[in-house]
Amino acid sequence: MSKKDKKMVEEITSMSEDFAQWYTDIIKKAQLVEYSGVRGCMVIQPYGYAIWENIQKTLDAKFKELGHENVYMPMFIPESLLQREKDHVEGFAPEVAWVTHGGSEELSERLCVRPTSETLFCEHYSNVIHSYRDLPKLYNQWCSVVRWEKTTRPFLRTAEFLWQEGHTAHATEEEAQEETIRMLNVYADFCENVLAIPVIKGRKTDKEKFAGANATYTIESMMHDGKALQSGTSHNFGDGFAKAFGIQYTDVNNELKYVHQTSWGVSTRIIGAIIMVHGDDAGLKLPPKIAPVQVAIIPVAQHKEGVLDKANELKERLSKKFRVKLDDSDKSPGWKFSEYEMRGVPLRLEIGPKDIEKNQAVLVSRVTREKTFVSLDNIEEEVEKMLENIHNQMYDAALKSREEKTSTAKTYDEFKQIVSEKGGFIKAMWCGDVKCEEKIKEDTTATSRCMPFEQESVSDKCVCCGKPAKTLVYWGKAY
RNA sequence: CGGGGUUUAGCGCAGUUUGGUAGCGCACCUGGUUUGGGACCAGGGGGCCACAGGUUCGAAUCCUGUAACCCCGACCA
Repeated sequence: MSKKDKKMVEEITSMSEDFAQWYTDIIKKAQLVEYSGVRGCMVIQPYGYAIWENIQKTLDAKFKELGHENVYMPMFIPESLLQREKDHVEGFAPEVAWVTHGGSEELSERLCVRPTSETLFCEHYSNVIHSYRDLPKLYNQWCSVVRWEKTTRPFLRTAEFLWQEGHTAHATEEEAQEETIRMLNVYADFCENVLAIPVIKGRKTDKEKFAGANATYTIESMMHDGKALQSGTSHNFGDGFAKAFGIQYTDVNNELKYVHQTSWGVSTRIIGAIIMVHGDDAGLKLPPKIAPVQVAIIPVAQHKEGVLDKANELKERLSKKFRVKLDDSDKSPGWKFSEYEMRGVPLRLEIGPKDIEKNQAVLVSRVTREKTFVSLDNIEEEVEKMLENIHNQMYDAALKSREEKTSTAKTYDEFKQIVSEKGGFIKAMWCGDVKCEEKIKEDTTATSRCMPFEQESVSDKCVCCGKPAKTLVYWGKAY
């Protein structure tokens, strides 16, 4: 085993040995999350929360650029309000937490802790929308929601989680559909260009769509273990909620009309995707654009005169453009190398006496682990170039990995064999009957992930029942 | 919610069979020597043995119950 391949952090279980344990090890070792005494709820530690803050910052700016405004809704929903839309309540009732008492007094009507805020936004919209001049309403909320999940895992499924939920109301069906797709594209673009995670864009089947929606769109990504993760969703509600909540406006011709609504969300679950798409046996690998620390400066022989001064000077310079951390603790340099690698810092900068003599520094990429000697004169440009490179290399590697994990099945036997032996995405045709989805799920535990926008024909028969089929579906086991 | 497992110092574990003063490694603190891929020596601190009951002269250990977490399913972002 060469030095380069040596496993640096013995405490992390290797991915091939036990993927679930690898995931848990990384989360704990990198100090993203600590378990809490509250069932199913996690403490998000500074390093993990900083990732979320960077995600927030980027998305929030994009939302605002497109005209959305942030609001805050109550965290409680009266039972009667939750009941208004039939499909919606059926979808969420099994997993809501109820507040039944205020102090020692029993409430006359119990309140649920919001599992999502459609009903609150709808009630509000019915109060504030009167005229076509009030439209569109483009609201977004950053908050936490609660879903009483049976089993939980940090980031992927917790009883309480952080997210953003956009809720918009439009005059026409066309406008609502446009918004739905626009926001799906915002998410896809964010995943690919910021998180370096390639995604499949598509539409959910009726079985998998959001409770109360006309249509649900999704971006699906592929994890290292061959399981898919829904990384963002955008829903077109049509006028279903508007009718249930009486959200009407007067149009130019003085006629009463129902609004058409959308909603869309991304949650802290996406951090799970970052971990499982990019991570390796040495630990986390963070996409440069959201890494809390982009450059870790490690002084070498820092007791020697001038080293720490130089390191501080570099920190000052680089901090003007990048998120930089200088580690001048008295741990050994080797320890620091492994530590920042494990925590996924994209770029390490080593500076020691030999470098100072030559007016240079050593830059080491988390992705390639190659050392590059660069002159201190133009180090900003070098760092920028390397961070950009790292982003691209991470994206390419993720795309390659997804392609390797994507198969095509024409027959049911083939399909079943792929699910049990290889996993990953399976492209296969579907007749459109929910019974086939149910049968596939029962036989294989794989579900339909989405009907991709980029359709192709891999066969003319449904992979399950053999009847004529025109729709290509991505299938797979999912988180 | 079903099936399996775990719970002893911050982390990883031993000790439980056969009850008798709670241990090891790492981490942490002090001092010194080190420093280009997880350094070394010496000294030191830290535990209601998950929680609640019981049995016993005496419980980490035996008996009841409860909780949290992990894994595999079912349900979901």
